[in-house]
Amino acid sequence: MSNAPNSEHLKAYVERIERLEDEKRAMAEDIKEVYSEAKGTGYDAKIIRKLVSIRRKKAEAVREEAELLAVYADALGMQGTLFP
Amino acid sequence: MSNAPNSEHLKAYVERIERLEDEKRAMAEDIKEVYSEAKGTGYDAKIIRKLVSIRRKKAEAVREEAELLAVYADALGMQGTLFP
Amino acid sequence: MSNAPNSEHLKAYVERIERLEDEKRAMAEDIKEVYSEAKGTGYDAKIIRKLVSIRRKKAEAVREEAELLAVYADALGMQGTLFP
Amino acid sequence: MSNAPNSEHLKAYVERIERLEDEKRAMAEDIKEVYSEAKGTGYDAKIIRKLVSIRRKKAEAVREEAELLAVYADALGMQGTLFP
DNA sequence: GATGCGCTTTAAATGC
DNA sequence: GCATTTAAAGCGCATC
Repeated sequence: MSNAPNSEHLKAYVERIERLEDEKRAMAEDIKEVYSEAKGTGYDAKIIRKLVSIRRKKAEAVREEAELLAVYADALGMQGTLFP
Repeated sequence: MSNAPNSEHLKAYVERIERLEDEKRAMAEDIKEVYSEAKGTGYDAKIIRKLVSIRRKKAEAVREEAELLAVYADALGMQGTLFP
Repeated sequence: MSNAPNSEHLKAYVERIERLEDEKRAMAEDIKEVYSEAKGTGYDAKIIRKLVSIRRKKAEAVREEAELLAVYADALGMQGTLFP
Repeated sequence: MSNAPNSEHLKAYVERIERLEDEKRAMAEDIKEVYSEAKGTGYDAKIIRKLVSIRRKKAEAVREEAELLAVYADALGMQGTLFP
């Protein structure tokens, strides 16, 4: 029995990653299909893409704001050292 | 009833895409976790990355070879019509 | 005199790009210095980083919204073809 | 007068960083334009990219060699103190 | 004060 | 030709 670099453990990791990558690719394909379908029913994919992008950026900004608050909360515990 | 840009249909498409993108992101995170876990058990993430990459390229080559065979097969099937 | 691939024209392009890349790198260094300076006066770089990120994302969302409006404006010219 | 997180000092830092990031982005755009221009006059952008990359790596190698020499020089200067 | 580590950023490649 | 995706680099951080 071997613990060589190409051992069973390594193989298992590689295969787990490959399965996950397959699923990720499948998701990407599904997304493309939705764009195609939307296009097929008369929508402009470009517009949908922009809408999705805008909404994502807004959501990210909101999420980061919440994180920022958490950081501030931490900072309150060390008041006087964080801000001059 | 409206066909305005923010119609229900459009909203439905946008939300379907957002759900799929969330799942896609989740897959990407899972992949990162597997790399971390592998690293935690002593493997070099960079090496696993290369392994995965090589295997993917080989698999692609095999798939393309199969496609090529399919093209040949088609061509052979056509022979009967080309040369009766 | 030669028009070989390594001609004067090509060299000129390469050098222009290199100069611009140098300036880009200089900007990146300046940014780092500002973070250092802020840190030196007692601010938490992490917080500033988040603030900058949040503001950038908001600004991007606003900019894309404006672009979206422009796309809609275009679409009005082809009303009936864009939305089903 | 306040030392609150959104103080004037903090705002000043954030704005300085944002200005610098704008300039950095502008540089990146300029670089893209040069590639486009080069392409427009018949050059392959991919090749120029490679050229630039190779030259950058060579320049880095030369710089590191110089650093190495400096280390050697220091070491030689120390010899007098190490072996009187 | 040096080393490793994760994260962000940047460069390169690919696909539509 | 553009936009996404992936690979690589650089950086700060945290630890010893």
